[in-house]
Amino acid sequence: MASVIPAPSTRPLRADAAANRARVLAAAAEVFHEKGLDAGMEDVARRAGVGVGTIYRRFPSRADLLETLLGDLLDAYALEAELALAMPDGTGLAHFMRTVGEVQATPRGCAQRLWSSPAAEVRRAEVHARMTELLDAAKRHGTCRTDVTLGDLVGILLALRGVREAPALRVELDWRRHLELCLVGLRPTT
Amino acid sequence: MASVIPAPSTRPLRADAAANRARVLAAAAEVFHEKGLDAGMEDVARRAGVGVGTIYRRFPSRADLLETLLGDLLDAYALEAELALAMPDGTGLAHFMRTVGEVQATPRGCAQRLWSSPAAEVRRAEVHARMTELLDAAKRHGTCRTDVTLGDLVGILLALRGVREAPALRVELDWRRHLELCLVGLRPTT
DNA sequence: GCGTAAGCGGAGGATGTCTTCCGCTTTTGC
DNA sequence: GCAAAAGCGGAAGACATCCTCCGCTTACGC
Repeated sequence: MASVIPAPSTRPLRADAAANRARVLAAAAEVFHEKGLDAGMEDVARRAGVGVGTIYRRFPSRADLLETLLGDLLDAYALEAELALAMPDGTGLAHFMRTVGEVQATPRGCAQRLWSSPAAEVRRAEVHARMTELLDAAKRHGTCRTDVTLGDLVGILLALRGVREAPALRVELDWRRHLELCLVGLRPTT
Repeated sequence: MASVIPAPSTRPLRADAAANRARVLAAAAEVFHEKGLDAGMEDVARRAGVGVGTIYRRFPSRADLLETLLGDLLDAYALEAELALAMPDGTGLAHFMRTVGEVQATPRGCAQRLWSSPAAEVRRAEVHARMTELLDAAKRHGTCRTDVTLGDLVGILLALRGVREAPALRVELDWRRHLELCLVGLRPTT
């Protein structure tokens, strides 16, 4: 009975395969960011410099690929929330909101509209818990109205998506201006 | 030469055809509102109680159908802006923003994300012109900061779409709350 | 009432996208 | 170095959606 431990569920990827996997993820983020979430797998494959078969070997379906991108994004948010919690005087909340906006604006942010994915439920709850902490801290320091809810904050982040994904109109649109407008709206009315 | 006038470019539709056209438009608004703008023509036809052929006879392509919905929506906005301009003391702006929010929330609002359609350029410019008037009136009456731009207002309306179309999360989202937050942010800081 | 023009439905062709499959290539462990 | 395992590309299958077409039905003008 040399070893009862079953073989590791996922043996490490071959070096070239691991590199390709990373290139696919990066290419997918770029393509989905530029062309929208319904860009074709062929586009992603071409950008990554691989064949479509290579994508499907690593990600059983298109949905799995998107799910992975979402996971990475939520990880980034959780990390930023952690950093913001260390900031003094309740300034973390505004900092976090601005940072999330910036992340959303990068290719990584392409997964934004997948927040509802059940697979990401746990990580999403974690981010929300930390956002609540940030909110409470801001309230304690008087930099935020006391009637503001977590839903309000999530609403703002989703709103930014609406501004950013807007069709090209004749007016100048700027998600950063919209965020600042919202942040003003959160402040206590003196 | 009884008449040199060419036949009217579009002779009136037969009664049943006109009724079907209206039913198609209503059904399309509902279906696109519920399932998103990429719902199938088959869905629309079923909801309208007609065959797909009937839709294509009246609207040469899917895009034409959407364009027509957008036209109706922009007409509604233009009308609301007109009404708001008649309100006193610069209160028209907030009223207009709230009204547009309500319209967006109905099936008609499904066309929201088509604002960039070139065919609707003229009506869009008209709506924007009236929004600028509303904005100026609000600034004159001191109910709005003087640095607010038309782009800020359009941004808010697009932001509402982001909130409304949000995936079902575990937090309570409310586009009306987001709008009020923005309206607070527009007010002069006393 | 009746003839004609307009309208109707829905099967099926055209097109595009996701996914599978398999012969060939590259990496890895010895 | 070599054999076996893992990986690779891209053509072709499966499937969905848009749009066309045509025989049958309905409304309209006289």
